[in-house]
Amino acid sequence: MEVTQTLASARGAAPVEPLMCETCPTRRFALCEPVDVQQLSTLRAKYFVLASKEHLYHQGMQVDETYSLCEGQVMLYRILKDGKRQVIKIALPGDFVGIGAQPNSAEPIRHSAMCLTDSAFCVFPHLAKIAKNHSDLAARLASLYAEDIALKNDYLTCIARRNAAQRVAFLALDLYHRLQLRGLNRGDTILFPLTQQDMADALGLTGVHVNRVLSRLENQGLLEVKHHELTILDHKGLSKLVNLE
Amino acid sequence: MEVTQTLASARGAAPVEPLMCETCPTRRFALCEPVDVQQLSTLRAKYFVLASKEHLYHQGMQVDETYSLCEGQVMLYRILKDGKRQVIKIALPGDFVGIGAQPNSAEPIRHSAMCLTDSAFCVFPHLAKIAKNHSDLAARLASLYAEDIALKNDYLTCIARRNAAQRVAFLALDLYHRLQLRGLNRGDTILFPLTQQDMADALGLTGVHVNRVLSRLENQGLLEVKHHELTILDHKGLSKLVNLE
DNA sequence: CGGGTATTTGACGACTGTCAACGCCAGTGG
DNA sequence: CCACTGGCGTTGACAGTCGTCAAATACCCG
Repeated sequence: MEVTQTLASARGAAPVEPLMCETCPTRRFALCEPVDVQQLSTLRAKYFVLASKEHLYHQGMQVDETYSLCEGQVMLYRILKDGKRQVIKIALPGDFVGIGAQPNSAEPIRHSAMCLTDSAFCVFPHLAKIAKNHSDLAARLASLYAEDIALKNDYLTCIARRNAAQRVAFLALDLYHRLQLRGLNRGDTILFPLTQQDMADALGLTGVHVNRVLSRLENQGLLEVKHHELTILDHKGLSKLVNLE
Repeated sequence: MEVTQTLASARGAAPVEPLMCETCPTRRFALCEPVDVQQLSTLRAKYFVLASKEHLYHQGMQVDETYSLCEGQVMLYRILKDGKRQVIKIALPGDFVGIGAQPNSAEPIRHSAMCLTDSAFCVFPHLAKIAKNHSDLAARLASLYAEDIALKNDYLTCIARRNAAQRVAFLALDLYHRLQLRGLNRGDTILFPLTQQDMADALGLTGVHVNRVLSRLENQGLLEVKHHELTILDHKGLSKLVNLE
């Protein structure tokens, strides 16, 4: 999974090709599409690493910057008044984290961000400020937002209208495809650091029920979760099961 | 509900104050916050009206522009493979409609937009293009996206983790508050053109069950739906019932 | 006035939640 | 090296919310 492409070549590459991060050791995923690299370099302030289970920020904090996830997987979630937890998003390399807050406002952020694996981040000013001062990035940011909204619509639809097995299948396929786009799959296998309770909190189910459904999917030969890895055994079968749209 | 404020005064008004639309007969809600009005005028191409039940676009179409809803209420929804319907959003005056599609791509849009009432729209180029060429608008657009994402997170959480009564209460409160922000409430009453089936499809329930739950909420004196109008009878009671976050 | 749509109500069943107990495994410390 | 411990996964019994089906009523618009 070695990346040999240079920054210069990335600038003219196909739109899907990820842009690498100049200052990150891993040199990957600052933004996932070619933009003006010169400007990016000046915007990027720091680069840092967090260990698995560590939090990037907590619900209620005021977050005045945006983070680009360069490496790892990060879970965004809320704790509700009654103690329940809702996972808002599983962020993957290239995703922005911390975009919920309004710029220039004292509004606290309404979710927490916890690393599911050791993770690496770049720090940027708030996206609204970037957009304002770097108009050539604004278009790309709009696309990122649109993608995020589209993904959220998919999850909303899935949770509202699908049964437990379909939801679990959808989560598995979504994470697989999003990692595959980034070249982070190993054949049909991906890194899958979620616990069954994490899956449940992402899908509006209980841990117990996820367990039952997951076992059934495994017995049917559709997928396999083992040692924090997920293998898609039957792409067609899973897609047919989900049957979303 | 007459609007007397002028464009000039809007420019320096409080951030929450809606910006009026110069070319629309109703002169309202081009964007909901002061921005460069000169630029907006040049960007805005047309103004048009649709009747209740008419569609702005259908799922699968290629939509190459963005619409600002000036007047009325618009339901964004998807039809799934199995025929089920999922309401993605109830758009209110000031909301952008049609932002799901990627700019410059042949990707068809993945939802339909149907007017719940007679509605008026302004037409803009794709938001990504606006952002690129009008950097002072880009920041505002980023905020609009962030708001949309935050609202979607709320609905996601509500649908995933709340029971039927709480979901219905949440929908009622959300629409009330979003209309109140725009000054479109009449005391505790708002225009509410959704059918019970619409509510069900927005909340991941069935029409039958919405009916039962809604009746119970009415019997408890929490709210009232009558003649396409919704009245919040007990704000505190409803908020306590929802208990989100 | 008439026909289609929306609402209302009841009976029944299924999917999922709740509670509880147990097993498994990895990390920890003695 | 081994016992301990806490988290996670697994399994069973049971209950409740919500979906499904069906039918009757009310309502709206032409």
